[in-house]
Amino acid sequence: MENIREVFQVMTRRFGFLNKNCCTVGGQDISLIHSHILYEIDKQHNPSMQQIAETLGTDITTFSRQVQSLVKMNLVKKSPLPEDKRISVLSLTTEGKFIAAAIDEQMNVYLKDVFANMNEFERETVVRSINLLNDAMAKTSYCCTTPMR
Amino acid sequence: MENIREVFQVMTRRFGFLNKNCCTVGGQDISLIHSHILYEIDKQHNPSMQQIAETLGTDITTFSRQVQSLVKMNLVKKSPLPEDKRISVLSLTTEGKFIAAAIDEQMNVYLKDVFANMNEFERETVVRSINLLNDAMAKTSYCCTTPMR
DNA sequence: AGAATATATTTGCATAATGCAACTTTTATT
DNA sequence: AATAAAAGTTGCATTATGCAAATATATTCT
Repeated sequence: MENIREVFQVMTRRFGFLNKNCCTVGGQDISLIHSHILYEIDKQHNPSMQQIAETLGTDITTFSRQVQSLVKMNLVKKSPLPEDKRISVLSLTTEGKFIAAAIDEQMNVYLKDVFANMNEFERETVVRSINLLNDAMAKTSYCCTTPMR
Repeated sequence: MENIREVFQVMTRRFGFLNKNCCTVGGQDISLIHSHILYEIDKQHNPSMQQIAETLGTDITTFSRQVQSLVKMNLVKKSPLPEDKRISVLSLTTEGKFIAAAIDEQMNVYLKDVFANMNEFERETVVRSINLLNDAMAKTSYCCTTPMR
């Protein structure tokens, strides 16, 4: 079991490298947390502040400040929900969509690079395994406060 | 290829949750970066500041401050190399070893929990896949400055 | 042998991210 | 109408980060 810990430790470290060198688009540096936010807003349809914060496991006060930064950078738009003005709905601006797409492309290029070192069978096995891992992690008590299965 | 990106994004997020809720030992909070440092010092035999900093991909100035914190917490010992006093060699104190072992145990308990949701074949496949992934990531140009294969 | 250069680490400085408590605004409940 | 709850913001303090400059030590050159 000790070797399994090391395997995960190495993976964590390598993802740490990847996270550190993320993300630059058109000379503009996007921090990791900003990248994650753009991704989730892109993924969810008209999400609220709370929904995204929960998905990311981020404190709402920290999240609020990050969103303010992104609004200031003109990457995110924030609008009150007509039915309940306490709730703010988030969406990406045109530039935000562009940035999100560019980061997506960078990640895909990287993943292609990683998978270029594997044959087709290995690639399918790895992807299936990560899916398995994700599902198994979702079932643990450590996981995400929001049922995101 | 888009789904693969999402699979990795979910995994990154879940590890983010895990990283956030790491690590508390005997009522003492150990930050993630501290936990990583203790782990690497434990792993490498009489490593220098530079060696660990490179392994973790951390700026040496940031690393220097973290090590100072750990020395102050009496978890790490720092000694000049007799042959070259510019070089500091790091080692864990008795308490540092205890903390590192406790975190190791927590991680192993967590991994057991995760793997409890898989059968033996699935577990072996996942571990083999992570190994594959680690090796493939090591081969990309994004990876670690130190040849850590 | 002394000067110049290189190396390992530390310090000064400024920035970014974080999370708790308290606050404001809005909606729901009594 | 008053009270409670919910969504998000602000004040405050802490932690981590990385660049430039500095210090101490080792190596190389003259």
